[in-house]
Amino acid sequence: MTSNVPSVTIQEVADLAKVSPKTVSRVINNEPLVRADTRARILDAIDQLNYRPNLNARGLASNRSFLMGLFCDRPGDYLSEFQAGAVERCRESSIHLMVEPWDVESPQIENQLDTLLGQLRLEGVILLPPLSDHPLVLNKLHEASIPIVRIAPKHNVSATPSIGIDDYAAARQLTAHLVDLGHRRIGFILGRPNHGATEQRYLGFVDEMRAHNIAVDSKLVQTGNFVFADGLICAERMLRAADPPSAIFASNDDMAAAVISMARKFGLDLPGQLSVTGFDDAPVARMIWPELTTVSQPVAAMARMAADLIIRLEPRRNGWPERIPRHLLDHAMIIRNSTARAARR
Amino acid sequence: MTSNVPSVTIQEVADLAKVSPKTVSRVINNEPLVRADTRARILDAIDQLNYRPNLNARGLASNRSFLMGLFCDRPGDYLSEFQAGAVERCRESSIHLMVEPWDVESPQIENQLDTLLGQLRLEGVILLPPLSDHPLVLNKLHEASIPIVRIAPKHNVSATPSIGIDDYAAARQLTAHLVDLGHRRIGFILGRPNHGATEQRYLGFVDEMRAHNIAVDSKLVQTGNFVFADGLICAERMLRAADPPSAIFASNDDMAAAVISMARKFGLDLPGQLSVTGFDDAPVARMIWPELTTVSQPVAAMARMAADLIIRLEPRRNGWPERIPRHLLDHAMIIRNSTARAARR
DNA sequence: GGCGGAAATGTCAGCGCTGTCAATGGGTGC
DNA sequence: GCACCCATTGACAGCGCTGACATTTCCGCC
Repeated sequence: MTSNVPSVTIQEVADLAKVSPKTVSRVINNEPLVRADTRARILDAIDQLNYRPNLNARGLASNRSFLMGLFCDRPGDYLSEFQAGAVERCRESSIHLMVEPWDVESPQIENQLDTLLGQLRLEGVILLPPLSDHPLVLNKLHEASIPIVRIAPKHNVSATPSIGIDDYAAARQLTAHLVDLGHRRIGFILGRPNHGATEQRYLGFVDEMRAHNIAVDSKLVQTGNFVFADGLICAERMLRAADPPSAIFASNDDMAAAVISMARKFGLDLPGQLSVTGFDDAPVARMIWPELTTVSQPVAAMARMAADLIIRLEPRRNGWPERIPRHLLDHAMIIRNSTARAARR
Repeated sequence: MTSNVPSVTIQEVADLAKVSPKTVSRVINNEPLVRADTRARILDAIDQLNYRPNLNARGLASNRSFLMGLFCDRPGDYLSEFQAGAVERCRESSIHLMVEPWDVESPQIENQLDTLLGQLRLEGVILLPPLSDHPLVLNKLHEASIPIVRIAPKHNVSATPSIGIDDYAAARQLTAHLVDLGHRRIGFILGRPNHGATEQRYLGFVDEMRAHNIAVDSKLVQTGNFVFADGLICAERMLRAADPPSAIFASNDDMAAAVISMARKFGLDLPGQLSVTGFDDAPVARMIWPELTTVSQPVAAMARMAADLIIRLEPRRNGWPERIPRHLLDHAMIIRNSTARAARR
């Protein structure tokens, strides 16, 4: 009952192709030393029998798992998209993707990690922020010598490959856009403190402001943790201020949506009395009115690339080179109608 | 280099605990016939050595995989939440969750499924709509005798367990809410045709309307496929009509958001001139203004339950009983401010 | 004390594949 | 024709665990 579909084994393929199982194995694993006609004969047999190598057996014999990990903290909206991209690339190499949410705050994380890593040897792990900078996780994976690719980590250069957009440049661009529209008093809502992007986006904002000789009022810099609810609070504080901003730069779209929502409660005319920018181009950016001016990230491409880096590492197995700069993918500033020329005052 | 952390084997544990590997195996697998003190000694040894059984070896020997599948079509927003719930439950039983997106439309799906199922024996699979009703997928899984749990399938009773809320009842409730507010001319936006929920929600709407002797104008019934962009189109058509509705029931929140967005473009006062209801209580429901009146689903609970049903099936292995009614979880109608009393006309 | 039977533990093969190393075969150069 | 070499293939053990079955231990009872 356990398996009413007796699965085809490598032996049967070998018999049919009149070779030894080992040679079939060579073909499966794309090893070079097989004559072309032998290979063809074997592929034929595989096809005829509809043979699929058993991953457990392969894994046991070769100490692999054919599983790639995708570690994230809170599964949020872009996870799905990222995941889809990664799965796509993994499938091309018959690797399966295992998504593992870890709670950064939880004390159990160490034990859970030990369990996972002890149980099977992941081919590699993609780390989403803020896990990209989680010392414990990084350590454990390093100890187990499991290749990793980090998405949007804090530092631009590190011993492990990382992928991201140029958050700093994008933030400057977005800020410049606001300044161009005549805004001088601009509020800023920070993301979660432990995200690399939080820092970069803020730095970009500050530097661009400075470049235009505009002061950044510390009362107009609030922390929203990338969360809608917190965004509401930040927005309220800013709008209630004696000298409220004419524009608010929120570090992601959820918080930008919150700003807009709160602005409505204040009865403001949007974007006339308040310009708002988001970041990420999440689905919500186009679902609210006015639609958000924001920065779009090539999420699927990042995912594919991350998976690809891990898969392509396989052949050399001797680890990554020493210091690798982040793979920078292109972002795009998308101007919609949440930003407009500043009102004369 | 492949593994610089030589892993502890069952043999080492056995040696330390002065028993045979088989007995250790019994403890790992929670088999009953082990004396309490022996078990304790073994658990101790496991702890001391920090032993983690190798999944490949376990799987190979017992023809298992310790992997549960979560199959979905387009990874959408509630996938993340669902996934988190399922992973949580799986972890409790040292099962790992593998999320596999399948493109319902793709002709490759058959081959990809064969590959996956041929490679490893999944412990079970959770099917998200519209995969819950995909004949090919259902068939393949049945042939491979892999237990499945379907989320929100079309029919309420079937040979395999399924989980969902009472979409029909919820839709009636939501419709009644609109009628109570004095709405008579109500538009309806359907979801994707192949979703069970699409049908149920519409039926609930129709029946409740009928119960109040209110006609359903077929011009006010449009198909939006659960997608924001399509929702815009549907909304536009309805609002442009000679005799536009005073309320629109959208089958999910994304489409409801689209209705609101379009209503704004028409310069309507919301909710004064148009009431809108969504469905699902997606994050967007509270991110737009007015906030959506909608129905919330216990997504995480459904996920946990799905995983649980599969895991708990294990012991008896002899398949599911014959005909199983859907496990109905409670929904909740959430009244926010996208719905209001109909304007006098 | 001895016996029967159930409970507890052990033995051993083998799951399906790959790593290691050995064997085979065909071509080259002298 | 022969020695030699390299490209190709095969033999075989064993990865770490569990299933089936064998054996031992324990306990109650006559």
